[in-house]
Amino acid sequence: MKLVTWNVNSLKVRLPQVLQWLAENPVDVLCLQETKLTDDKFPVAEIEAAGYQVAFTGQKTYNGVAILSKHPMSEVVKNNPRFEDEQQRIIAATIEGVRVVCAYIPNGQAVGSDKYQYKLRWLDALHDWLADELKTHESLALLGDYNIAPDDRDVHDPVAWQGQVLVSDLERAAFQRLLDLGFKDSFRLFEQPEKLFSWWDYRMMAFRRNMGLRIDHVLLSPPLAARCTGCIIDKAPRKWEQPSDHTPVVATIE
DNA sequence: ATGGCCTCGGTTCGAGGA
Repeated sequence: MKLVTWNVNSLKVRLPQVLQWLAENPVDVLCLQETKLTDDKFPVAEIEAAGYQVAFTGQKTYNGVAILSKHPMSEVVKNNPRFEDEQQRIIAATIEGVRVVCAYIPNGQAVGSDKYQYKLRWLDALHDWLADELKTHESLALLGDYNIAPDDRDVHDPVAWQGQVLVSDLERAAFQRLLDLGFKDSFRLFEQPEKLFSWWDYRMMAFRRNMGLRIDHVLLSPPLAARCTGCIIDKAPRKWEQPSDHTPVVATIE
């Protein structure tokens, strides 16, 4: 079973790339973030024609998440029931016995800003909700754009980024608190190339210069981590015409 | 040199992303 997360930065713009990638990579579950589409504009027919069922929750301009699945989905939940939030950033479904949570964690903008405080509150609430979910779903996968680079290895230039949003101590502590629930960062279960990232700024020719961050993650609860046989970052779509600034992260469960 | 690019809404610029 292949579980994937991909921040597509507008599904309206990126739908052809999503369909192309799925044609080349027939995965079981694809979690999308930043669809930026209201539900009435979601391309259900195109995705179903590609052989996927879909659950989604969106809004105008910003945010929006979706789960594409080859298999039936049940217990679909939109948003964190423990966190009042206008922004559409979470959708969850149970697929083949796996509780799949697709999350677009807030960016935080700048350390100390209102948006940063919102990010930290949001992460606290996520932690508390997942602690509950794990009681009833021991096989739980948390996929998404975390907007956190957990370690200096996940940053192209740790000195330049030190203390900045996406790498600050409080954000990393919040990531660690998720790991403390028992989750494993599937990427780090395996030997990986150095300087492999999941996001590169559109500016500064950052992709060509590999000035990136690893901020998109697949976290697995213990029973799933035990079944995980690989995790790769697929840089290929970042080289396509008009790419998303993020690229897919693929975890394989045996 | 602290910018650079991309997307959106809605108009030709500002906000937000990371």
